[in-house]
Amino acid sequence: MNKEDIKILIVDDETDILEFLSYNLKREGYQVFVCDNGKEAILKAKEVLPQLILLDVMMPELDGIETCRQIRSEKTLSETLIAFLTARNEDYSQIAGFDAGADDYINKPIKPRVLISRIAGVLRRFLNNDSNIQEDIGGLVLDREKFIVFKEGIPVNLPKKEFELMALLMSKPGKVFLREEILDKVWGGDVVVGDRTIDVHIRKLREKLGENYIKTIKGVGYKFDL
Amino acid sequence: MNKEDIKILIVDDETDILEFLSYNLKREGYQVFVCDNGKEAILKAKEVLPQLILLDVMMPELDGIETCRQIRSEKTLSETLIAFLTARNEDYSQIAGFDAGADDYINKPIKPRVLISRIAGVLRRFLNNDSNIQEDIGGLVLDREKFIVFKEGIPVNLPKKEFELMALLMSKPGKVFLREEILDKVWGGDVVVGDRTIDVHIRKLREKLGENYIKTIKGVGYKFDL
DNA sequence: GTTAATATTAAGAAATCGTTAAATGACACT
DNA sequence: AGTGTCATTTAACGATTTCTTAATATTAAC
Repeated sequence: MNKEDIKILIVDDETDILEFLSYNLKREGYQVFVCDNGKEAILKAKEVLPQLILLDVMMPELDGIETCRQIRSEKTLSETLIAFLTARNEDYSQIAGFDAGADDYINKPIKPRVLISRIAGVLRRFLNNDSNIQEDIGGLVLDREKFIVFKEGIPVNLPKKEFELMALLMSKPGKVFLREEILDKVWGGDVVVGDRTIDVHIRKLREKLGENYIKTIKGVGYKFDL
Repeated sequence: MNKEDIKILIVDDETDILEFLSYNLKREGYQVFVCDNGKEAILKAKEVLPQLILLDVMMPELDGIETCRQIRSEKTLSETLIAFLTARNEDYSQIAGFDAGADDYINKPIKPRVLISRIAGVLRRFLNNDSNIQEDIGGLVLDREKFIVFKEGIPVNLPKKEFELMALLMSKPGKVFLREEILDKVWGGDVVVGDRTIDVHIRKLREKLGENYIKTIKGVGYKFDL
């Protein structure tokens, strides 16, 4: 992913700062969107789905913290990074900000170089966030955060249950997971579902990913293998 | 190693669960230790060096994930198995748990049977250290976890009954298993099947694995030997 | 050699899984 | 609230595998 593909939304009620940041970030090659209040920010964020939102803590009406909370509660924005802009070196805003789901905070006054490098850092975390990426097993890569499986690099979207089932099987390639175990871990020990439910999910996985990944051991369970 | 030698440390802030687990595990013959918070858990773990720690994910102060990390960083506890207890079907705790070095996780509410069998599984892994792989006997390796027998490195898939029969025979190479004993352990004491049933399964094993592994002792039983 | 036990084979029964379609549920968008 | 879409579960049936049996052949012990 290149800089040109990165969308950054800046939210601040002070026009000067907005322009200052916008100018500097655009010069770096990012796509920049701005707005001057929290409410508008949420709408705009849902619309453009930026990778990063720079959020002023102090704003009239809806402050940064609250805006952040609302953004975090949006499913479509669950992956968006949020960095706070704090007026001073306020501990309180830092703490409250992290609680609200912030990924970083940047102190004003903002020096361009610091800003750029900081944003690069935040985005780096986002881009090679390989804590969520498992190794390639037989051409399959599982991205737990995005609920996507890549089959030879091609993304395959899976609904929740299917993904969780696949994730379970892939967590130990070769290991046979007993039906009981699958029910316990994917559906939860207390949920009661029919026996065919697992099969149907297995079938959908085989349909979407190919027939050769999941093997049946009759009377025992399933396993993910070469 | 016997059950009486196995030490299990249970860590949960809820007294009910602590007692419930403790009772069930003690009844199984394990040595049980308990504590109700993460900090104490780490100290206790260092002191008693349990083989297994059952760790609640959600705890005040130091949560399970963090406790797990700290335990994992202790050299004296590097081989200790850690199983998480998760309140719901929380994906996050599962994933984060495995990242933190968990060996298994068990969903609440916990059913005694599930718990016992799961713990047995976890401990089996511990006892035959290399997952479930038994030593190589005359070119045969039996992997319980993968439900496969390797013959000179080549995987041979066996159906359930055949596999279980083979596993039994291989559990004590050289030992003669009486037909009665085989029926009891593979088919279950209450199941009634004809005498020829065993023979047929033996035959299939010999067919798939070779004639030289299973020896017949007429009038007595069978044994796995070279 | 006789006999009792096991080996072998094929065929039927039983268990389990696969597949499909349709019902139900969840959820977002009007 | 109403609608539409997608995810999930269920139910029914078919397909397949696994297990057991039964009948016959072979083996090993005496």
